[in-house]
Amino acid sequence: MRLTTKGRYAVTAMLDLALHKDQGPVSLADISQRQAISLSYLEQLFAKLRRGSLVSSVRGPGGGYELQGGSESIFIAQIVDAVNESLDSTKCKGAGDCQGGETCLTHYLWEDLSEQIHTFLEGISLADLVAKSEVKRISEKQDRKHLIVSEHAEDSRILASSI
Amino acid sequence: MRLTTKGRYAVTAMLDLALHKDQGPVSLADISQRQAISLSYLEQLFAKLRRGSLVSSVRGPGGGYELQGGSESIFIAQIVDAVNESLDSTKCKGAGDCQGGETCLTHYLWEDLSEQIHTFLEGISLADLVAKSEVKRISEKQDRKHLIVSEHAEDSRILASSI
DNA sequence: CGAATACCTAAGTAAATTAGTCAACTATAT
DNA sequence: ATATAGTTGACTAATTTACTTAGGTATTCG
Repeated sequence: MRLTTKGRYAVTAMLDLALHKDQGPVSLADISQRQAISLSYLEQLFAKLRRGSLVSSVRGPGGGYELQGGSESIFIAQIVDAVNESLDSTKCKGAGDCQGGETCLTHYLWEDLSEQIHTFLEGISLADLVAKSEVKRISEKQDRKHLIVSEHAEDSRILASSI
Repeated sequence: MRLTTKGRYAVTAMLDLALHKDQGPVSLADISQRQAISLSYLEQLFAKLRRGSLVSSVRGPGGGYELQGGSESIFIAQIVDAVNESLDSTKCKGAGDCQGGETCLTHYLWEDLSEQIHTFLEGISLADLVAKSEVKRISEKQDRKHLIVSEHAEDSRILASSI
């Protein structure tokens, strides 16, 4: 599990898609403008997102990208994984460095920590974040009528508690 | 909050320190060998860790680094922060791009997510991980007598449940 | 056709990592 | 005391990897 700007951009872009899903396909040019991400970079990110079956594309004028499956079934962990596609992760694969020594122990501990964060992000869907943005928008208007708490955040106590 | 290999190296090294704290100061050369991290890189990382008051140094023969304060009071988040020293984090500081538009919204959402992970890692101390490694070592020996659950993991349900 | 768009490949820039040098400090041996 | 060796501390440079930008080709719609 790696958490870099690349993943942030991917999540941001996917969130933009989720926020505009009622407008049909969303062009990368639109996302580029709204989210201040270069078009070229978006293209590269979406190539990976498409390979990961998270989005589908429509070519030609009026085309763009759409979420594949609802925003409730797309989780942050999937997005981050799709653009990072880390195949190595643990250093000790074939090398003779790591024959059950302490190196493997610390590697294991980090991997485990990483896995826990992964589990955490597996519990948060795009829909959760959209709902949260609704809460924020409403609270900013001082018109706090609906307090939306997504049912998909159930296994994520931290998110729920911060809403 | 950024989670990269740099942070992993730092945590790994600090863990090594924690695992050998009864031997007096630990030299970077030892850590370099055990954890397969280049000595130069360790020096750079420990310069930051020292600046962050997470370790103290002893020069001369037999010298090395020691944890400053017990492993119970050093948390993963501190280590990652010390070596990353991310000052920018949000893109929209002075630029006119981000006047309350959607850009700021998605930035906000990511920052919030990031903050939650930070909170999570603030709840995990080096001692927690060491305890966990004890559990693993014991379970590997199929001699599971002591099941150590650190009291410092209390606010981290995920870690506790995975032990 | 021509414009809007996805899709692809390469090049450039920034950051992480490794490598190396030299100085300062301190325990130990001489 | 003095030398010697192990060690941190503070740099600079080279290399590798991650990120960003640039330019092109293919597809679809009006």
